[in-house]
Amino acid sequence: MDVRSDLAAVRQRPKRPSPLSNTRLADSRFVSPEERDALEGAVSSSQSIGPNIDLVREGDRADSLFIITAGWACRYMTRRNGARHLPALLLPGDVGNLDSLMFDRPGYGLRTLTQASIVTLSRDCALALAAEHPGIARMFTWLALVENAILRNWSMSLGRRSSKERLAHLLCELGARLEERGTRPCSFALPLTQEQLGDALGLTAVHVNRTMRDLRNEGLLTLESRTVTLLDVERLRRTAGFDPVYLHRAPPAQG
Amino acid sequence: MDVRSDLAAVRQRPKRPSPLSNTRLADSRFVSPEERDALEGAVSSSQSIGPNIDLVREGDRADSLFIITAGWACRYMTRRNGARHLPALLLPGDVGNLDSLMFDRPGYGLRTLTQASIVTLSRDCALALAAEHPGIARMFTWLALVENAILRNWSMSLGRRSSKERLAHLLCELGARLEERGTRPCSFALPLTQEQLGDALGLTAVHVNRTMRDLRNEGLLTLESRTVTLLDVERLRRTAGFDPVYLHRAPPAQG
DNA sequence: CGGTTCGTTGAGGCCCATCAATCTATGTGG
DNA sequence: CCACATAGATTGATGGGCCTCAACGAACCG
Repeated sequence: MDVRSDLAAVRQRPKRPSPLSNTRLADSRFVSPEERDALEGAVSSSQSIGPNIDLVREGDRADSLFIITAGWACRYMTRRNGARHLPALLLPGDVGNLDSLMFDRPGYGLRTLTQASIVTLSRDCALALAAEHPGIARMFTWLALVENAILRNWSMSLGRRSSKERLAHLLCELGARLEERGTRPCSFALPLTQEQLGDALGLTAVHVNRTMRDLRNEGLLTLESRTVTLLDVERLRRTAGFDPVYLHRAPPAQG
Repeated sequence: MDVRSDLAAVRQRPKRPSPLSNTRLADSRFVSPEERDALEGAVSSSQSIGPNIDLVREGDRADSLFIITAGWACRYMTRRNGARHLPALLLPGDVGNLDSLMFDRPGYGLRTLTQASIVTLSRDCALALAAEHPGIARMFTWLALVENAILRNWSMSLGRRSSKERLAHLLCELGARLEERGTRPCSFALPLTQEQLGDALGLTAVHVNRTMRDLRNEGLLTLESRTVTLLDVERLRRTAGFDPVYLHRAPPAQG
């Protein structure tokens, strides 16, 4: 049924390819076809951006939502002593700074990790759409609560998991979030330096390196030219204590 | 202006004292007086519960929101090896399981820490109210995003702060969240065992004890019969790297 | 070819965990 | 009133997981 609304949207605006396809905004089961069209009409056109570019600098104001339609990005926070922390990794389809829906300043920086494609939606537009369309309002709440669930599991990792479990858990999560319907989350590009992985996991780059080597030596994964291959997803999930329920994804289609 | 709507609500329902006063639901600047009345009419009557009682057991379904009108509660998660983690502390006015607004299972347990008063709001009711009243929908999104901001700062603590900074940061946050308008956040009851503090901070109870002693010895706080007194809030905030902006509280009234 | 970024490995040290014992406060039953 | 049990706070001794510092290798690029 999602496919049907997809086709309808494409038919109605043949001039601009619908930029929100496969996006967490339009994917949601809560937005009706008309609501989706309203969203499509409100977002900017797609825009390509290089890697390591700040979409929002830490501490700055942001008056628009940045929706990442291709490529990876991250949120980052910096301490006064220079230590950095990544509270979120954004994958294709994610909203980079959902907090800007309500706050002048998101409280973190937003930066691309790879070449990326972005569409923007101004806060005023988004709030107006949410006020008019209950399904859109509900979709924003849904997105915020899913982010919440992911953050909660990251905090569980940081507080109570060993470095090996933490890294394994992150890789399981990324695999599951990248998973296309019907495919196994077994191999994907991981465009993060070990330092960035460390900033997400609360570890140093050196220790990420050693931990990754341990996982390789245990036959759980291989890593070549920034592509991870999970050799035994079940065993990796067991060692990580990973249960994908918290991601609240649609179950992959059978067959 | 909030005071005015408050009075109006009281006048309109003299029989039941408005249970949502000073609650994150009704406090929000987004809900109109009528919307607030709609909320007041939808929640259950207040209910008193003892300490250490599960409102939602870990892994269970929950079909209602539990709003904590008095007392403290916590969310908890348990690993298969028995390690526990507290991803949130709930103070008077907070929604204990906001995630139940969208998910069958919140993904954590919810338990009282002290004697507490609770009102409940069924998910179906909450969703219906949100669909009908844009201000209520916006308020839920706002609440989810504030929770998000708090979680993000906890993950920053867990990932990149020392035990002393972590504990100091938590105490600063609790003080700020408890702060009544116009009072300084300098002294409050802390109804947590050191083990529970450790589960929130990613530390052991023993290390919480030593860290607390260090803070005492530095003249930053005193602690007697479960009441902390922050002796030098400014210095404590500096050592913690605490900036209350992320809590998105109304600034305390001047004078 | 030199420069830069990132990955890899080793040596040593510190922060916090672990194990264990003692102490206090509180409550309970005789 | 006291003997006893229990939960929580406190302190010491010891060990380990991860950090720090350092060096080197590999890949990429102007």
